[in-house]
This record gives sequence, structure tokens and C-alpha cells, in this order.
Amino acid sequence: MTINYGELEERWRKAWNEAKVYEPEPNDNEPVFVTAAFPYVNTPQHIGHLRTYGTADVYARYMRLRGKNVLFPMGFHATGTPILAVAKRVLKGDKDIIDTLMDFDIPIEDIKKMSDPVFCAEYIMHMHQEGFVISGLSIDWRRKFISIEPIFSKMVEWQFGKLNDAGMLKKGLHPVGWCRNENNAVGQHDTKGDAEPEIEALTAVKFKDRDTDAYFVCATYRPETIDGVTNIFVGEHIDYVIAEVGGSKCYLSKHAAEKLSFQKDVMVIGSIDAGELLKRRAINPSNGETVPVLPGYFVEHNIGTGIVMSVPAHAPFDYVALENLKRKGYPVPAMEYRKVVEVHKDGQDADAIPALTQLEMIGKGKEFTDDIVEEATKNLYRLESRWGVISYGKYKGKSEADARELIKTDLVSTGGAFEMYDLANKVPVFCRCGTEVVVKLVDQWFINYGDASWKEKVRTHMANMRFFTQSNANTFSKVVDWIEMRATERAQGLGTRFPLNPEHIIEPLSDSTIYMTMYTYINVLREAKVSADQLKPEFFEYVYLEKGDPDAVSSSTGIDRMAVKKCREMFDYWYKNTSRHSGSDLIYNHLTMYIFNHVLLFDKTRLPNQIVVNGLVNYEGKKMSKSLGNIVPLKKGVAKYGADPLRFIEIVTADLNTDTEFSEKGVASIQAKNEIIVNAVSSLQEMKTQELTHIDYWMYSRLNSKIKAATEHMDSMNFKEAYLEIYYNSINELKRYADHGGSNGIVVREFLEKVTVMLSPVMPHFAEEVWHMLGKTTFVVVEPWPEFDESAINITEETIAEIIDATTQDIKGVIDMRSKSDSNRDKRPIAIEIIVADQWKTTALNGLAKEKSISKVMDLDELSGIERQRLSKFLSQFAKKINALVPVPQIAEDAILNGFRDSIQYIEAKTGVGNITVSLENMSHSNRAERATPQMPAIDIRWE
RNA sequence: GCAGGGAUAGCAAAGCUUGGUCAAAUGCGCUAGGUUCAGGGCCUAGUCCCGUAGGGGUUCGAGAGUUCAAAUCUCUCUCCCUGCACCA
Repeated sequence: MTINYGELEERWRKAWNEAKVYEPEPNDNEPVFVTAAFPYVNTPQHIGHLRTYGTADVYARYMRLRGKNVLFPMGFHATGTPILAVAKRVLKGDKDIIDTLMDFDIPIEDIKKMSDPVFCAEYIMHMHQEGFVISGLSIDWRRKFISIEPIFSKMVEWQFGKLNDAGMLKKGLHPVGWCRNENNAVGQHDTKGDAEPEIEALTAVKFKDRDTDAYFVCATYRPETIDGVTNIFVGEHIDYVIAEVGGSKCYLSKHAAEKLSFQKDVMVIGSIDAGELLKRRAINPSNGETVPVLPGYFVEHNIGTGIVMSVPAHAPFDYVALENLKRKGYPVPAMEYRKVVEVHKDGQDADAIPALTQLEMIGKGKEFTDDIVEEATKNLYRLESRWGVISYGKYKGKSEADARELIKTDLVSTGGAFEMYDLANKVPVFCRCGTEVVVKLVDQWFINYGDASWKEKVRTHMANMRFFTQSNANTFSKVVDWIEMRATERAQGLGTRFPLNPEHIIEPLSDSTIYMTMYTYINVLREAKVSADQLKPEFFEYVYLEKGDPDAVSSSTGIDRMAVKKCREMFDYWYKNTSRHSGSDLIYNHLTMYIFNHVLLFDKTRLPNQIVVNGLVNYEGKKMSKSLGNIVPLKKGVAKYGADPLRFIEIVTADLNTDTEFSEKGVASIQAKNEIIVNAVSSLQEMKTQELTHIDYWMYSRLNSKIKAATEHMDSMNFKEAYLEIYYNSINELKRYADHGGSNGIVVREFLEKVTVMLSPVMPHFAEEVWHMLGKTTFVVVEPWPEFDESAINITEETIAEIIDATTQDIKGVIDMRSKSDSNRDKRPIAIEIIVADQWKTTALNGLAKEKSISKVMDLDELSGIERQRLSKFLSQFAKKINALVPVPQIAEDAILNGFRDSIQYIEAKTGVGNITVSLENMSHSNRAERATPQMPAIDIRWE
């Protein structure tokens, strides 16, 4: 029977909707509040998005079955620039964005309207909502909102007022990519070719001109090599200027002066010819040495300052440039290529010049072209940064990495250098408008997540949170150590105005750290028709912190008194036992900021309880991405595969924190297995009620140990293991049960019923269908999760089953092996005797597992009746692995004998041998009988 | 560079926290057979090497160590991936 997922899923969604099963109200049960990071609505969803929301849904559904009062709401995020960018691109008729939107089946006339950002956000929001609905998420839609609504802004304004009151908003300088034409910060999506502006800090070292009061400014990544400087390089064709920088006269390229003016006070006084500079001498600020100025062929005006400090021992470019000059007969004064860093590592020649060694290694005798020098530079930098030790001067013996910071700090503090920023990109980065991007230091507001006492509060609280994997807990803890200032205002984008600078908006991650609180009462605000301007701070103070009283709040805001009270009651009831879900990429920002803001603003009972972080989804082995063209829109995916198979594949087939693999084959296999379950339900009609046999007890045992294991796995958020038990193993057990002649309707029915309930969190629609096929009239999605019956877990029966299966395998193996040989090729086995070990062997084996000594077991009283030689022979076969022995269950001879006898038909079918007998070791006449061990009966196969 | 994570059989991926029951789950691929079998699906068996009785041998990035015992613990090395703040 083929399952029509589309039809069945829609039918059950409609039934649940009508019964309002996902619209909880406070009751006596314990509330559980499940939220997932609200989606950003600049593009519609693809099937990968289902991972996070589905994971949250499975948890919500599981909690619901466990009798909790579960609220799972959802909102949408739209602040910031991406939606603005989409609208702008649509307005320009950008083909790329229009194609992308058309891939999601948006009609062209609607796409045209998306040049309005608000329309765009709301349109895509509706698509997301529909996607969530058809995916079967158990969301309470009465509480939906979008982050560009005025009432959302009111909450954010309250939050920032609190942050400011707590002194956590700070003003400071921050380097950003900058377009001087548009006067705007530029991020990756604002540049041509979406190049990420890579901002790097450099040290600008000031070498004084010996004869004037000006300085040569050299930008470097390696200030620690300062004592190895032999000369200064300038470019012969570069335009240089003299400029007043931070109070002192400096030489630098014209281009550099311009760029630097976005970071420091720069006043150009005049220009100076490269030829003039070449006549000067420069003084090393570290050691006072006077060095010459030479022409460097590789120096460029737009990299760094256009002036380079030359360290030929450690910089391949410098070395090569000096050699070139010498070869051309340029008057290069005698100089020492001083080595200031040593690498203590195998294969490093202590006397050689590192730059030359590296060049020769890479150049292999060829001419040193720029590519080779470039690579040598990279290698040497890596080698010395990792292994280098300073071998000269004050910091001799320190690692290069440590010395870099120390020397830089020394230079800066004595006025010998200043810090500057530049783009580290290989090629210049251009704004979409065509202007080259520079680094600007902007004066702006930050949230000070580096505040020591704040961090301490966060750490203290995090010790009480659940993160489910040790690795996630560690990551969070590292992020807390690392997080410092976070810029919190933006020049452009949708969103809430920043209270301390209303020209700007609040940065879109900072505005969504406490929004989940709003789900608890927003439906009350809507019903009471509360407007944004009524949401004054005192409202939030009362609802969130119970400060003030409802009468005062009501009279100052004009909000109905009952509504004010109800908002507080709803927040009070729902906002505890919270479970926060998101993809792992948000650990580094959103999730950490979520903890910080809660800890600062709310009281202890309202703080985050647990965070569940999940991996992503790969498509047929590859990452889903626009460039690979393998993005499957969620709507298409659900229509094609069914929401339930899609949910199963995405949510429970991989460990929580790793990526799942989506494949068509995988979906097909889930669909096929679902059909097996449906067939099992149909087969119930032919089954009768009868007395329980071995196989029935085994089935009960499996069912109950399954429930036990699955419950433990679900509780620790280990969905993969849980559903291995609930789904895959159940199907195998149904098969094994039938193979072994199981046919008891009562047993199978109970098995199927309980499995169906456990299946419902992942495949709610399908489970509901099966549940009703089983004749039920309730909703499976609100049934209680099954309890396990410890007494029904029967280790003996499960062990016997394992022994029977293993023995059957062994028999097959032996037959296969024997029939491969020439002498037996034509012979067929005609009879098999299975010989079950005598009881005393279990005693002896368990004795050995405990005593770890053969002689001690020989002396045991309970084995005194056993013939010495037989006992010794039996024990000695375990001698080699005596330390690895573990006790085995003691099983009565009759039980195992009967188990085999009940399974004779099965073994015959599996092995193709018709004459199978089972006997006890001491009753058998076979000369193989004594080979029997407790876990492994002896087998004697007779051939024709 | 800084921080985090990883390296397991043809591929993908468990297991390693709490060393032994690990030749190592599972899925895919591949091979053979079956199926009124559409070159599909499903079923059965096999898939490191050797083996005429359920056995033996050699494996879990490389090297060293701890141990009666290591895929699992320690150290060193090599290589790979991800994030790094104006970007949601």
C-alpha cells in the first residue's frame, strides 16, 4: 500500500487545528516553553531550515506526551540590512535576486512589489509561516509577531534603557570597512563580488629622519623583527607626502595618507620626492641604529604606508630586493643581515639566513619570481610564528608570538609606533558603488560584554544550564571568555532607533536577545488592542519584574487594568522551564548574547534553563548552497517527499550536533519502512489471541526495554539513538517475531500502539493515521508517552534469542565454509544436532569471571562434583582472555532447550537443513558435545 | 594569526567521557542469488586477508609511551574543517 502523505497530512493538520491542540492555556501541569531562533525573512525557506525548527518541535511534542503544558510559539526577524538589500536589488531589476525568488515559485507580479522592504518582509514571512504549517510544527500561531512592528521596538527600547542604566553601553572607536562616497559602513553584502573586507591591525613603526624632525612610517605585521632592520625601502615611482599625523611629521605615500585620515588626524603639509627620501638616513626607534634608505622594487603605494622597514634575514622580499640592488651595482652599504628569531626544529640550519633558506627551498634553483617570494614569505611567517624564539635583545628566549605583543606595546608606549588598520585582502575591495573600501575608525556605541562582573554572573548561571553535550558546554564557556565589546548601532537598515543616537538603528542581533519573553503575552496585547505608544517602560517593568502595580501602570499607559494584570500572569506562568533551540552557528553571537541579557535584566527564576544546538543539513553529500544550485525549497520538498519522511530524515538520523544527510534514497527507505508498519497494522486482523509463548515474552521484553532506552535517550536529547530503538529496531523486531512464528494479536497490538505514540513526535501525521487505523479515537499527539514495565524486561528471554540467532548464524557459516571445499562440494548436510551446555559450565565461567584464577575456580565447592579433567579442560580455553571475561546470565537448561525447540522451524528455514535436534550436553552422544559453552551451544552437523 | 572541532574499513558515519563483550553499529556503494522482477523497488547472503566446523592473522592519520589489555588514556608530529563581530 502506498501512503499518500499530502492527503493524510493535510487531513490531520485540519483536525488538530479544529481541536486547538497546540494552543495551550495555563493549567495545573508544569509549563514548558520551547522557542527556536526566529527565522530571518529575506529569502523563503529551504528544506535545510527544517532541522532547527523540527528539532524544537520534536522536543515540544515529546514534552507534551510527557504531560507537560507545552507552549511553542514562533515569530519572524526582519531588522537590519538584508531585506533592504533585497528590496533595493528588486528595484534595480537585478536578475540574480529575481531568479532566486522565482525558484521559490513567487509570481513575478509579487516580486515586483518587493521593492518595498516592508512588503517584502511580510510577503516572505507569510511564506515561512506556511512552510512551518505544512511541516507539521506544533506552533501556537496566536502569538506570532515580526521584529519590525512598533510594539517590538517598544520592548527593545525598554531593554536598552535598562542596559544603559546598568552602565553596559559604552562609546568607543571601532574599525569598519567604509565607503567614502556613500559615507557608510560596508559589510560583505555591500561590496562588489561580495568580497568580505578583511580588516587587520598593523603596527606603524616610526623611524626618525636623522637630519629633520620627520619620521618614516613603516607598516608591519612583524614588529618583533625590528632589531633586524638593515634599511628602509621606498618606491621610486611613488608619490610621497609629508603629513602631520597625531602630532608628528611623517613621510608616507599619498594614498596611505588619505586612507589613514579615516583613522587618525592627518594633515598633509607638502609632498616629497622619492629621490629626496633616498638621500636620508633613518634611526631605528628600538636600538637607535642609523640605517640607509634604499629603493625597493616591490614597494607599492596602496599597501601599508608605501614605506617598508627591511629585515632581509626574515623577509624574503627584503632579501631579494637587496640582492637585486647589489647585482645592478647600486651602492648598497655593507650591512649585517641580523637574525633576531631562531627556529628550533628538525632540519633547520642554525647558521643560515632564514629568508634565503626558505627561498631556495621553494625556488629550487629557479629565479626568484614574485610568486616564489610570496610563498616563501608565507611559509617563513608561519614557521617562525609557530616555532620561532627571539634570539636577540631584550626579549631573547621568548617565543616569537609572545614577543610580538611585548615589542609592539613597548614601541607604542615610547612613541616609536602607532596602531593602524588596513584591509588584508589580496586585491582592493570595492563598494557596490565603485569606490574603493577603506578602514574607518568610527566613534560608536557598544554593549560591553567584556564587563568582568557581568561575565561572572553569566558564568555562575551557566553552571546551572543544560547544554546536552560537553563540547557545546565548553564552546559556550570559551565564547564567554572571548566576547568583548559588541557594536550595537548601525547607520542603515530596518529596526528600532537607537535611543542614544536616534539617527541610527539598533544592530539586528542586539535587538533580539529577549524577544521570546513577548510570546507569553503578545496575544493579550492584541486582544486588548494595545497600541505601541501605550507600551511605556513601566508596563515592561511590571510585566517582567513585577515592579509597580497594575493600577498605576494602567492609568499612566491607558492600557486596560485587566490586560496589564493578565500580561504579568502569562509571563509569570510561561516564562520558566525554557528550552532554546538554534543552529550551532548562533553560539558565537545570538545564544551567548541571549544568556548575557537575561542574566542582567531578569531575576533568577526567569533565566535560560537549557540550550539545544543542532547541526545543519547536507543535500546528497554536499552543503546546500546557491552556488551549487542544490537548494530545495521547503514547500517543494514537503510536496515531493511528505513532511513526515522529511522530518525523520532531517531531525533524527544524525547526532544532534552533527549535520544530517538528506538523500532521496534515505527518504525512499523511510517511506518503505512506514509501509511495513501499515502492513503490520493490517495483519492484526488475521491474528488471534492465544496463550503466550517464548517469542511473545521476548516481544514484551523488547518492547519494554525499548521504551526504557528510548525514554532515557529522549531525555538527554539523543534523538538518533531513541529512534534507532523506536523505529528501525521495532521494524526488525516485528520481522523477527513473525519469522519465529509469533502471531498473537494482543501482543502485536500493544507493541504497535506504544511504538506509534513514541513515533508521533517525529512523524506526527503518520502516527496519527496509524493510531486511528488501530481503532483509536483520541489524538495520538496528546496521548501519554508509554511507561515501561521493568518486570516485563526479561533478560533471560532476550539472551536466549541472541543465542539462537548467533547459533543459527554459526551453522550457516560452517555449512558455507564446508561446502566451499572440493571434497565436500557435492555433499549436503542432512542433520544438525544443537547441544546446549551443562549448567555447571555457567557456574564455572562466572566463577572465572569473578576470581580471575583457574585454580581458585577448580577449588569451588559448587563445582566439586564435576570431573576434574573436564572442568580443567573447559576452563583452560578461557585462559587467554581471562581478564576480559564478564559474568553471563544464569539460564535454566529447560528454558534454553525450549527456546531452541520453539525455533526449530526458523532454524530449518534459515539453514535449509530439515533434520534438527536439540539436546543437553550430558544427554548427547556427539563427540562435539563438550565444546558447548553457556553462550555458545555446540553444533554437530552430519553430512550425507 | 586567535579560538574551537576533526582524522575509523570503497564512501559516509557511530564508537571513544566510564580501556577489555570491537574486525568495529548503521547507511550508501559493490557482488551473487531470489522475487509473475520495468535496467526501479523489495528480499536473502557476502563485501580487510587467510582458512575443507563456528577459527586464525593484520587494522581504526603517523610515531612513541602507559597497561595483563588501547580505535578508546598520555605525549609528539602531520594534515583537514569551522568561526572570528557590523554579518543575520
